[in-house]
Amino acid sequence: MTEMTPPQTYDHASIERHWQRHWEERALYRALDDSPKPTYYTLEMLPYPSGDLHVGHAKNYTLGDAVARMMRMQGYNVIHPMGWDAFGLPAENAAIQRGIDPAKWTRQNIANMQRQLRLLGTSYDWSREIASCDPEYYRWNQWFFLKMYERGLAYKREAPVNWCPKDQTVLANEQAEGGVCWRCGSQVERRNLSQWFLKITAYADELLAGLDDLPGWPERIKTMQRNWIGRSEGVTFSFEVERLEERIRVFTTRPDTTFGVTFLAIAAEHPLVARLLEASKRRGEIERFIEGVKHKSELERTSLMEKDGVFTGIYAVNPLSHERVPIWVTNYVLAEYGTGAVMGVPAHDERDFEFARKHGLPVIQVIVPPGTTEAETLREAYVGEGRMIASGDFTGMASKRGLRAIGDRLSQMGIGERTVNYRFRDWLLSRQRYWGTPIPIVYCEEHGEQPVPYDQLPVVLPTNIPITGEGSPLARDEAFVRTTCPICGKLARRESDTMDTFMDSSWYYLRYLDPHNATEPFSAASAKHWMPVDQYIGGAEHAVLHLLYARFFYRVCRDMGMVDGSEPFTRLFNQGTLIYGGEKMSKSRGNVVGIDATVEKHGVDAMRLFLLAAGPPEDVTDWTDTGIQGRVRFLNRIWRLADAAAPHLRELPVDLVPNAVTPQEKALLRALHVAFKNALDETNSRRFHFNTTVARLDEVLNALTDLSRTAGGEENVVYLQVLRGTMLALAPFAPHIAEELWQRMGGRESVHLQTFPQPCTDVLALDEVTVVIQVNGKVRARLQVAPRTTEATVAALALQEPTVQLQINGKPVRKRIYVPDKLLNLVVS
RNA sequence: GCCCCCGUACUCCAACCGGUAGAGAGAGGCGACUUAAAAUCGUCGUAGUGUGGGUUCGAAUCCCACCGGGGGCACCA
Repeated sequence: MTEMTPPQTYDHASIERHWQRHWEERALYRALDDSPKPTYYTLEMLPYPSGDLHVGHAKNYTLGDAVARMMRMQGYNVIHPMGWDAFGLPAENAAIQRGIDPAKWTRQNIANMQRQLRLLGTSYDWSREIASCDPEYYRWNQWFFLKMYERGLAYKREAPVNWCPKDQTVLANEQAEGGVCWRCGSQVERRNLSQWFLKITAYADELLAGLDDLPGWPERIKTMQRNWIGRSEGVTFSFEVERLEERIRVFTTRPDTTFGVTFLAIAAEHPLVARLLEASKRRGEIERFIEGVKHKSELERTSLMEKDGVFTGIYAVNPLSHERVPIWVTNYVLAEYGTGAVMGVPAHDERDFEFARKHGLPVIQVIVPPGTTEAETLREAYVGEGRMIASGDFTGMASKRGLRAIGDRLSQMGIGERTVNYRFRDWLLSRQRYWGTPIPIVYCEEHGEQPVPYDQLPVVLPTNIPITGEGSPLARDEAFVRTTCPICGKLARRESDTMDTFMDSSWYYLRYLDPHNATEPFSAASAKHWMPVDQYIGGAEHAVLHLLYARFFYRVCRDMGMVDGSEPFTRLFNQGTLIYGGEKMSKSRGNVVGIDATVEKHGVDAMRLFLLAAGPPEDVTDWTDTGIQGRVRFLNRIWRLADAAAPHLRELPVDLVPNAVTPQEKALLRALHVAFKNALDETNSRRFHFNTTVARLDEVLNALTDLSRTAGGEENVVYLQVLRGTMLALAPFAPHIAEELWQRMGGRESVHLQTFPQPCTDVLALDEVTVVIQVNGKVRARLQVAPRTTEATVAALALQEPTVQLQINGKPVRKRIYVPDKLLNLVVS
């Protein structure tokens, strides 16, 4: 694409460089721990240092920076920190593929991204910067892990996972799509491995209920968390297995359908399967089925596969109806949820219906829809409420009541109880990866699993060890693994798994508050002073990952007495992505517009303004090459006017209040105050639609341009003071040019240390308003009247209008609707 | 399949509580300046708000249905 770039009226490159250095030297954006001002904590999500920023990233940081600057200019002691989510797979992959040391690769990327963030003119307090791969950071991951271990919140157990036999490592579900390892293409297995977990489910109810206390969060994020937690209430009870001294426990949310059970379905991994196999005559068939099921990943098993199963030849007994029901091993019952076994009620459950139809199992209807009495042949499962039939003592009861009554009966019989189940599982923390936080546990032959004593932290991740991509580099590193038992001092082995990197991002916002603390992760006093985060800004992709983990972690901190309150993030703002050429901007799509080239060409102020002006920040916005030129043009125009007027402004007292006299002067002054009001409203409502603020600034500039051409333009006090005020309004959004011009106008302190002006109601007030006159809802005339003119006066004036008279045509006015300063509607028959 | 959000001018978007559909930008047309072009300055806006119904004095805005786009959930018993 050929493009014409408007020549620069001002030297953006040297101005931007100059002020960035100046602000840095003056520590202008340092958050003070002992300031009497009210605090405001605004934060963008911890970025992964992937190497190069593009303008899509800049959209996020520009918004966050505008918020920080607006709040600072409103008198808040703003903390606006930045750091690095520096552990993780890409660094390790760089090592495997290109032989680069992960630490070096990461440090280089951090250096470059930090440079780029500075280039954006962001107002971070860099003295609080953290990097999670720094031992002084991750030692506190280990510290938290040990604290959780003490509290029983960190535990090791065997769990089924995706395992790649070639790479010798666990894979997350999304890295094993289609049952194939994303790196080597091997078929992954489901394997039971001993893994470390954090007991997030201990907080399940609280994490769910707490969402109701977050009015500042987008509804869709809360919905996603609710879905993910997946709380469900029901009853767990037992079926006796015939001929065996065994019971099968099932969980159901619909105990009212218990009389409709025609089979029991158990997961292939159910602990009782082994026992059933022994007793079964169909052993070979069952084993073959289970083998087939086990090779499928969870993804395939949950969404893609047809329901299937095999009859064990063994029966159980329905404790209420005493009917014999066949026990089937199936592929659709999840071992990890509830009890790993369900009662099959084809008549009232869609999945059971499908299964029963395929395998010719009977369908017994025990609930009829309201208004009907007879069972009929069901074409599909009836899952609604209704009246109970064929249900022993419960027949005739409303199913809703029956649900409680049967629950009560089962518990009276001593075979069941009400239970709550959650869809989400404990957080699997272990990773068989090198580039992460070592889990601080050692294994002693005599004393088993032992936590590393606190005074031996951090367990340092060794550097300069071979990383081949096969197996765990740490497990192979004898110097790391060989250690001594904290109890007996004999030879012991270290845990060689590292922690999921979501551990790092679960509490980083607390470390910013006290980043150099060498004795604890952060002081209680610093948390009390700054927390919670007032405004959190980031994409929606972390809805159920980071945002859920962090809420869990914060509650653990609360229970350890380290923080007050339960929620770390009061308000959450999800910004939308940036697209270019119809697609999301990303390296893999090859449609990246880089920061460096854009800033060099157009200047960062123009880029910031464009990103804000392009549309509401929560929407997807389009990057256009012509759009940014419009912002360059805008800044050039401002520059020309302000630079020419600067000598006059230096003579003009800053606090001189302009006194408008001509309508043109009033309009200009009003335009400026409308812009002030808009910027404040958009900030303080947390709507952040600064696209409208930029439009208001455009209007100010247009009005300035008008006046600059009239006689004595540059001597005009209103004109001059509006120019000065424009710099204040521009400062949060285009900080460099605003500072430069502010200084040229004689500003002594930084423009960013000024108070954002309050709009003046007198200036905002209009001398005249337009009242629309409607007849039967159609606009027939417009009247210019003084504000707050009474209905009677407006009506009298309206009736004198010829067009109005024509429409009324002598008919009586049945109804008059008057909206002061806006509209008068005359209704005639 | 279920749930949520969004459809406004050639394009991106404004209109926040139901009250004049247009603030702003981009692109484009015309004009001025220029030997010419760029830049600059001036100037130009009929789209009735995806479609069809409804409520109302009045609907982009509220309700219903449908169409299109985006997102979430989808064997969790």
